[in-house]
Amino acid sequence: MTDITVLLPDGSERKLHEGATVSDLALDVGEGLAKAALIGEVNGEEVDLSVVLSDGATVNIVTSDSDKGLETLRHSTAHVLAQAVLEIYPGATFAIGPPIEHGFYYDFAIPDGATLSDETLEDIEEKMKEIIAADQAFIRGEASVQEALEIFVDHPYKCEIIQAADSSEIDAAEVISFYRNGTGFVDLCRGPHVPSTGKLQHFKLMNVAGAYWRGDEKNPMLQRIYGTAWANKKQLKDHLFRLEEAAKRDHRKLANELDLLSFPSELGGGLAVWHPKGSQVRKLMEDYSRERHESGGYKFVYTPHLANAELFHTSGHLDFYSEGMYPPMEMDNGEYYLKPMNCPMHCLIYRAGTKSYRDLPLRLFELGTVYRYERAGTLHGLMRIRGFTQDDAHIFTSEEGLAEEIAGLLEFVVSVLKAFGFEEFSFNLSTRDPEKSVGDDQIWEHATSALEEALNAHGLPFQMKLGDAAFYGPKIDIDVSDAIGRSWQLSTIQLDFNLPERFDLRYIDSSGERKRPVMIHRALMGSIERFFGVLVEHYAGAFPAWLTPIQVAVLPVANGHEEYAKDVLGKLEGEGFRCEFYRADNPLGKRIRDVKTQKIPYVLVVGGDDVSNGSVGVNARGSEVERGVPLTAFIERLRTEVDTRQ
RNA sequence: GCCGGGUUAGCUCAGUUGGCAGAGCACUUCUCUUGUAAAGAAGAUGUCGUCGGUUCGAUUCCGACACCCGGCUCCA
Repeated sequence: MTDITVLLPDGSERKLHEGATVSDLALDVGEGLAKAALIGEVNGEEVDLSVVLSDGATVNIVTSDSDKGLETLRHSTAHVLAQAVLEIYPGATFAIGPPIEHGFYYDFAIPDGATLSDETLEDIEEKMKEIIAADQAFIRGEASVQEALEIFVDHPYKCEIIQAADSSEIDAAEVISFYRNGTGFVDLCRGPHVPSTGKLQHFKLMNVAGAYWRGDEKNPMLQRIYGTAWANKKQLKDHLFRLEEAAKRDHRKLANELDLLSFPSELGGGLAVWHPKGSQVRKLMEDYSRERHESGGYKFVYTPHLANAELFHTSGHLDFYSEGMYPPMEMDNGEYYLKPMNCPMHCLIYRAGTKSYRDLPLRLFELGTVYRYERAGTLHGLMRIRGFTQDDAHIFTSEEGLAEEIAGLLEFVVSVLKAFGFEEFSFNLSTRDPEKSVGDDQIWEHATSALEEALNAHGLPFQMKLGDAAFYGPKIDIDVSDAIGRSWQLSTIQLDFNLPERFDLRYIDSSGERKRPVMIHRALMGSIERFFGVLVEHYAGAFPAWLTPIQVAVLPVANGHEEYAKDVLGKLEGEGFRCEFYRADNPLGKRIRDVKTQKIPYVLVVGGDDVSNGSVGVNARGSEVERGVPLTAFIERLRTEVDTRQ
C-alpha cells in the first residue's frame, strides 16, 4: 500500500494511506476534529467527508465554527425538512431549499393546492427530530440528465431545475448529483452535505409563508417554511434571544406603548396620525434638519401636494412610475395627481427665472410630503408607508461644480446622521445599467467618477453596485448600523441628467453660453416617518434628552412636598425643558415605575430634605439615584446634555 | 397584488360546540401621604373590525370588504 501526502492549511504536510478520505484525515489530526468535521475543502473545492483524497491535495477540514460549515449545516437541515414534509404529506412535491442568513428555507407544493399553517410546524419539527435521531447518512449519487429526470419524475420543479441546468451552457457537461438519506428520500443537490443527520441538532422551524416559484409572481405560489439552525444549543438560544430583543424594539409596539402615533384603520392602510409625543420628537428632528440645512446653504421652498397630470407627463413619472402613483382625480380642467416626488415641482422653481452660473449651486430644500401607492401587502409600520415626508433637496449645479458639491454633501450627510447617534456608515456606489438608462456615456462616466472621487477624497470605503443606478444617473446610497447591528439604508445622493433635459433647465455660464445644469436628488433621513421608526428601534424608545418628548418627570414624595415640587417644575419649564408632574396620589414606587416605563430620562423625586435644601433627588435613566443635587446644578447638567445632543 | 394567520374594553389577552361577553393593566371616585420599578376599596367602560347571508336567535357559521401580522413580489 502506497502513501499519499496532503497539505494542511497551516502549511504542514501529512502522510496518509492511499484511499484515505477527508474523514480519515480529520481522524488522523485528532478525534475532536473528526467529530466536529462537517465537510472538507480539497484544493479549494467543498466536498463531502467521504471523498477520497489524492496525493498532493491541499485539504481543509470544515467544522461548524466557520461560515461555510454553518452554511452546510443549514443546507443539510433544509433537506431533513423536505424529507419530513414529504413523509407527512404524501404526494407533496418540493422545489428549492437553500441556506440563508441564520437558517434555511424550503419551498413545497402540497397536493390539491393545500396550504401549510403555523400549527403544522410542530408536527414537521417532530418528524425532523426523528430523522435526526436516526442519524441517517447522506449518500451522494450522480446521474445523467436522463437518469435524473427519471429519479425525480414525480417532482416537476426538480425536473425543471435539471432541465434548466442541462440547457445552460456552463453546466451542460456536468453530471447531475443527488443525495439520499433514510430509506426513500432523495433530493437533487450539488452538495456537499454533513455526513449524517445526527449532526443537525440545533434548529427550529420559524414560520410558513407563500413564495412564488422562482420568485416570479406569474408563477404558482408555493408554501415556504423558514427555519433557523446553529452549531450548538447556545448559539440557537442566543439567536432566539436576539430575535426577542429586536421584537421588544419594534417601532410599531413602542409607538403604541409610548403613545407616539397610531394607524387608525379608518384612515386607510399605510397612513399614520401623529400623537403629541410622537409629534414632539418629529418636530425636534425636523427643527434640527432645518437648522442644519439653513446653515448649509440651502434655500427653503414649499410646494403643493397635488399637481396637474401635465407636470408628471413632463417629468416622466406617468410614463415610468404610474403604477406607484395614486389614481388621478378628475377636475374641471383635467386630471390631478397626488405627488409621488417633489423633484418636478423643484424643477419648476428653478425654471421660474433665468439662472446665471453665479446662482449655482442652487440648493432647494423642502420637507415635502409625498404619496405613493404601495401595494397592500408591502405596508409595514412606518418603514413602508403610503404618505410620508422626505427631507428632500434638489441641487442644481454645473458639471464642473459637481465634484465639489458631492464632496460637501457626503460630509454634510454623515455629520447630520451622527447627531442621531449613528456611528457606523457604509457607502454604495451604483453605476449605469446600459439596458435601462438615458443620457450619453460621457456624462455618465464623468458623473460616476465624480462620485467615486468624492468618496475616495474622504477616505470612505464603498461597494460598487454595478448596474444598480436609477435610469437617470448614478448614485451613492448610505447605510447606517443601528445599536443592535442592523443595517438600514437611509440616505441617497442621486445624479440626474434626465429631468434638467425634460424641463429644459438652463443657466448662462461665464462666457454667456446657455448650459444645462446637473441635478442632484438627495435625502438624508429619506422618509421622516421611516427615519423616526429607525430611531425608535435604534434607541429602543429611550430617546436621548434632546429628542425625548418628556425630559423630566417631577415627583413629590408626599402631598406636603407638592408646593416645592411645583416650584421645581416651574423653574424647569421656565428653562424650556419638557416636564411632567406626577402628584402624590399613588405610592412613590408606583409612580417611579410608571415614568420609567415611559422611558423618561430624568425622574426628579423631591421630599422633605429637598424642600429645606433647595435640592432634588435625581433618578436618571441607566444610572444610580443621586440625592440632594442642587436644582441649579441639575439644570446646568440637563442644559449641557441637551445642547450637546448627548 | 399573491399565500398563510389574525381583528373581542384605551392596552395585553381569555371566552362563547349559536342564547346580546370576561381578566389584568389603564381610567374615575374615595381612603392611604409615601425617599426610588406595581398601596387598598368601589365604579364606569364594549355596535365582539364593517356590511350582507343562513337562523326563532350570530360576537360565534358562511360570503364580501377594510385593517393588521409573517413572507413572496414590488419599491422612482
